[in-house]
Amino acid sequence: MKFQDNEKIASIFETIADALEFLNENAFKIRAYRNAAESIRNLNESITEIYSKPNPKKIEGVGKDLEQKIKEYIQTQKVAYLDELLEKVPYTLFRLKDIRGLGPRTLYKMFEKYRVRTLEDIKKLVFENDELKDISLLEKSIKKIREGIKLYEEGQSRFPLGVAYPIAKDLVDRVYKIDNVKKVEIAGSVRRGKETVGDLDILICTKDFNSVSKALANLEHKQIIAMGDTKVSLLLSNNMQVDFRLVNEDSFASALQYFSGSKEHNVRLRDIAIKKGFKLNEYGLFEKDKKIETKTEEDIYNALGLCYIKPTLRENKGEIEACLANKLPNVVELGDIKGDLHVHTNYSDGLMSLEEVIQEAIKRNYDYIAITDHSVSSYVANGLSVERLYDQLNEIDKLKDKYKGKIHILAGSEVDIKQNGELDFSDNVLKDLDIVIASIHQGFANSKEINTKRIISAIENPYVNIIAHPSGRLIGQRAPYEIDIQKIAEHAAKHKTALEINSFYLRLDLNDEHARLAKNAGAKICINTDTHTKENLDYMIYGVLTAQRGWIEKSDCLNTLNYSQLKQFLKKH
DNA sequence: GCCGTTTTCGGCCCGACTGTTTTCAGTCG
Repeated sequence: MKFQDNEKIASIFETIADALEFLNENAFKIRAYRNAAESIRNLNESITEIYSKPNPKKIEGVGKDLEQKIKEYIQTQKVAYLDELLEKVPYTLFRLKDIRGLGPRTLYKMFEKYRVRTLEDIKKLVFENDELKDISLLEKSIKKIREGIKLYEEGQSRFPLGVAYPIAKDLVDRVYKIDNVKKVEIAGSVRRGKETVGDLDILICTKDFNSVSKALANLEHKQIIAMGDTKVSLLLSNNMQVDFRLVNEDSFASALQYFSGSKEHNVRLRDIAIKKGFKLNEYGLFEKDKKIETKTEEDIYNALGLCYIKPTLRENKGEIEACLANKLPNVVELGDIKGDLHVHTNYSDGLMSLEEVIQEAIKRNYDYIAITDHSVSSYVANGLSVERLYDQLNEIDKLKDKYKGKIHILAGSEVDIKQNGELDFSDNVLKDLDIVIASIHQGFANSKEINTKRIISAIENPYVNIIAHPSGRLIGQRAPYEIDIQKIAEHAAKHKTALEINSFYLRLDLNDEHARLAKNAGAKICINTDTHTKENLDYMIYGVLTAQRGWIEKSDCLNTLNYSQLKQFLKKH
């Protein structure tokens, strides 16, 4: 649940923190503002309501001073301190911090000395001068900033998981071929399964740092960003940065934990370590100066009095509290998935024939597969007319016989939800199908109320089993259409209609947060690939990672059921 | 600016790399 005033105050505190950073204020003061922002954002009730009570409860990280500022905002809708800071730091500078190699200190010096305010100002300054002695920028720094600006303008700051993951895996294979490399692991946000990632972190276990780092610098790259004893950073040809970290065997577990993040999770962990009299860093867990042996990440968590927390859960979104209360979810794994319930064939816009799809599903050891081509309104996707649908049903009937004992085949359809909320096929047709998916492919611009209503009417249809890609977003390409996900999840739970986590890496829809919300509302989740090509079938992993991030357990999922349980669920009544 | 089961003052997570420095500041994760 999002609260607008919480969001607003959190963002004011963050802006104050940014401004203080420019002004080179005490780093801990800056952190205090950020901590407070984070904690307000994570509240489960409206902050206005909290402070409207006579004895408001304590909010973590909010002391006397910040409490005063919150009250000021509630009364006047503004915080004077922020306005004061914005007099000193022009707002246009804030975004420019994203330029690699250009931090708040340098930016502010540029502003003080040269009055730069915009990207254009900075470009003029650094491309027309080879050095700026009065702000301690000589040739090399200027060059770095120029390169940072180029990257910034190309806008390649984050990559979809589905792009980053295969590159990371390929690099791991290459690094394994280097002499003296003992172990290689992907760390960072790729390991945590985040939907987009800024760079790759790859951890390497070796005894010979020198020869390995030289070999890393010989991997294909566009530019070497950094090269030290324990770290080599390369810029790949697609502008993706990869950081290789070298560690020896003793430190491998703690380094893997450390470099997997998230930063917020690690801060919490180190805090727990300190309270227990330990020190935790990438080299190990220490008691005074004595190193405690930790062979695995699990050893580290256990030594801190915690159970093992999977990387996908490490976001400081309640996982540590859940762990302490013995309530950590046992999240769904790829191996739990028994079938794919959203697949297209060349009857509509897929590239595989019916039989190819079935054979590929058998190769993946699935118990069942659903054929769900588009319905008639999806012109661009070559949607099936009623006649063509029944032709397909006939062919599927024959294949059900042919593959009996090998795989269960479900005949279905991905039916469009039309502008008025009606479905593309009548109930008379839908009743002949084994499974029905409903989804929106048109009318994205409708209001939140209308789209929510359209989806709810589909949920209530007695033949609809799954709502596919509920928000319609395409990461980096198309914003989600507006829906009330809470309301949708509540209706889905009530009417035994599952909500999909679409595994296609530009969709991942439901996203992690929405999936968690849907689960909490009691809705069933179905992780599907929406396959159009053979390769798409392997994207299931991205959906599973997203589900894990949403705390989805095996028992929350539709397609972890065996075939007879699944059939039972699909009957709806 | 926050916080306290060793503290109401003195900590706050921690370290690597680079560049311009010869002891450190800035950036990054």
